[in-house]
Amino acid sequence: MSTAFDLDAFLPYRLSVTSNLVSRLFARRYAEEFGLTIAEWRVIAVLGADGTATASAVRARTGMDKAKVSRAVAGLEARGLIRHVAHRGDRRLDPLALSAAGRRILDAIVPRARALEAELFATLPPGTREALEDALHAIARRATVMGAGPGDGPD
Amino acid sequence: MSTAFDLDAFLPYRLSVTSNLVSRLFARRYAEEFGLTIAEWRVIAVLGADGTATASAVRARTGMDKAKVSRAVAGLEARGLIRHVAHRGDRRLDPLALSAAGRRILDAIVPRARALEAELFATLPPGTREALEDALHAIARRATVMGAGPGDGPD
DNA sequence: GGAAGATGGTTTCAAGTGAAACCAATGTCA
DNA sequence: TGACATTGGTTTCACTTGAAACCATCTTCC
Repeated sequence: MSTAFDLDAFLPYRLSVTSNLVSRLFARRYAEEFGLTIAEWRVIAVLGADGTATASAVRARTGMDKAKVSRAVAGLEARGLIRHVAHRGDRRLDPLALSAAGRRILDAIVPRARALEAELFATLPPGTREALEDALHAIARRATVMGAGPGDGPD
Repeated sequence: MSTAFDLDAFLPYRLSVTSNLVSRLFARRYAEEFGLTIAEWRVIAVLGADGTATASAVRARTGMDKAKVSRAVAGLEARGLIRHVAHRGDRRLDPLALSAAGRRILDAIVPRARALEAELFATLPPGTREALEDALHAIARRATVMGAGPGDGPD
């Protein structure tokens, strides 16, 4: 006779299932309404918040893989949504910023994203959002300490 | 001037980042210690809890893709960790159960998984785990209502 | 100055993924 | 009975992914 184990109450599992569900939902909306992938939307959001950022700044901020950022940037550039900011000095760096078109897209997405998020919490007990956010931050920090770092290795 | 938008406080984003971090952490441990993928471990957990289950029962319980379950089952079978339960009647069904070796692995993993989960919450404010679990359940239900269902289409 | 190494970013490659096509067995309804 | 749809499960295919290899630039230190 084995130890009873309830997968449903196992947190890494619940976290993954819920996250995948939500990601799928949002990915579909972003794709339908704006033709953007999640990675691309993240890059736009970071550039919108920070004004200017290099690929590795985006990586540091979002935890996305190097290659993933590179591909998202290529996609956005192909559609003219970002521009390269001239940078005298270190020529390895390639600081990016939103183009006018990029900023227009950002301005269009932000309210939609907020509305979707609000809809997601509409029927839930008040305080859920805040509690969840705190818990997630704490967990993420802890997981990092425990050695989950994306790109553990060098480079 | 655009609306300020704080990606860090955007829940779908935080959820995804945290979930990926945790998944990576656990995936690494399962792989190192038991040579299992997360999908395989989930199948084992379901079979452990339910005794017997068909592939689509596993799919219904875990939300995993049809193909993913099929591949996980193939992997487990190749290693002799599950067995097919004879089923007179509907010959499309292929009920599965843990083999003796499979049960031994389950018995070995469960305490490790629990310990890892406990370690993840060790330094967090008490109540975090329960609050998080409730919130995640509620969000998952809500996302499903909003149309995030895996395998929306027929079949 | 110039090795040796670090850093930013792109590309390649093998593996994993989900959607759809597919196969086999049942169910349904005339 | 026999079309026709349904269901359980596997396989194929095109696409995505992350790790590692790579290229270019810059830094360090002799």
